[in-house]
Amino acid sequence: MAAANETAAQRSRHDPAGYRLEPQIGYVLRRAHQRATQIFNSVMGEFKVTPTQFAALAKLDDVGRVSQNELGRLTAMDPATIWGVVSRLLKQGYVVQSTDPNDARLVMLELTETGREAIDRMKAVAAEVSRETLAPLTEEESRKLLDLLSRIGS
Amino acid sequence: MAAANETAAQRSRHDPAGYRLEPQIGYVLRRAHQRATQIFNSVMGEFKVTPTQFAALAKLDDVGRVSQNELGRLTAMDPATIWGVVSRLLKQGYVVQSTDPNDARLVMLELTETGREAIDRMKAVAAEVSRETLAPLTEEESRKLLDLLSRIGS
DNA sequence: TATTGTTATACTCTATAACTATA
DNA sequence: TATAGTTATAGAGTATAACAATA
Repeated sequence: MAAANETAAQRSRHDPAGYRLEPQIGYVLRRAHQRATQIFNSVMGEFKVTPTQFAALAKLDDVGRVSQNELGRLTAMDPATIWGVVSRLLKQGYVVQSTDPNDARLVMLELTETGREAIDRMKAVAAEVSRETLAPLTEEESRKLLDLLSRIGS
Repeated sequence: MAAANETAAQRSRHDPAGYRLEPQIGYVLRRAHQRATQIFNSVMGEFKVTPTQFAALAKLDDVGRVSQNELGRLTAMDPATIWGVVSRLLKQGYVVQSTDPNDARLVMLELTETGREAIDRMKAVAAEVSRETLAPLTEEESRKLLDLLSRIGS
């Protein structure tokens, strides 16, 4: 058993008592996020979109015409990330770009008719992703988890 | 206000009542994981390792000599992911490969002396990452969150 | 001048699939 | 056949830098 006066270096090898990976919040978050992504892919597979692409489409459907960086802020993606996501949505024909007459820096985005049809069909089944991800928990536990997560999320 | 007989397509545009992104578990998980990663990088920045590289080093420190895919299973990474992580750890000189005399398919991994020194120093501050990530919560809430997350994580 | 938006590049992580080698 | 490892491809996320436009 661990003596009180052994050093960290002595204790760490083959004795994880000093630091265990499994109960760390970052590790558990990565695993939970992994499983949520897997469920998203299995439920939404037919639509050929990723979770972030779906988030961008859903938000664009809610707010209508919006600039690229503003869409990123609304979906928790930095400018570089939203740029990559939007360029793939453009390639799929779900989104079109235009300019803002009042501010030449802005790239304004809107859903195409194809994009509107697609996000309608996606939203109809998207709730199933959350339901399946939270299946191991009771409803009250699920609410508690969402509350705690939103309090540690940026 | 929303009439009971309007269709999903009519309701979805500019009226997010039918499906909101923000309270979905996958979205909240992504944001929480984002913040945990940012805190990891700010606390562990001096060591020039990523969260998954740290996980692999910490586990390797605990279990000693182990095959590459087994290390992946122990740290929740699939073969392609652990392959990329290990190849970067090899480049940094933290890990060495060897063969298994009983099974020529296996690539066995071990920490180098440099790797052992590095992971010792990392473990000494790694707890600060979890502390800071969970700072918005009480201790009891933190325990509850870890419990709920581990139950929905693969 | 300082800030904002966009684009570009580089690196890492994740997942799937195809492939080789071994058991 | 089943498993282990490797490789290719694609998307996502992050960081950084460069540049244009705006305040």
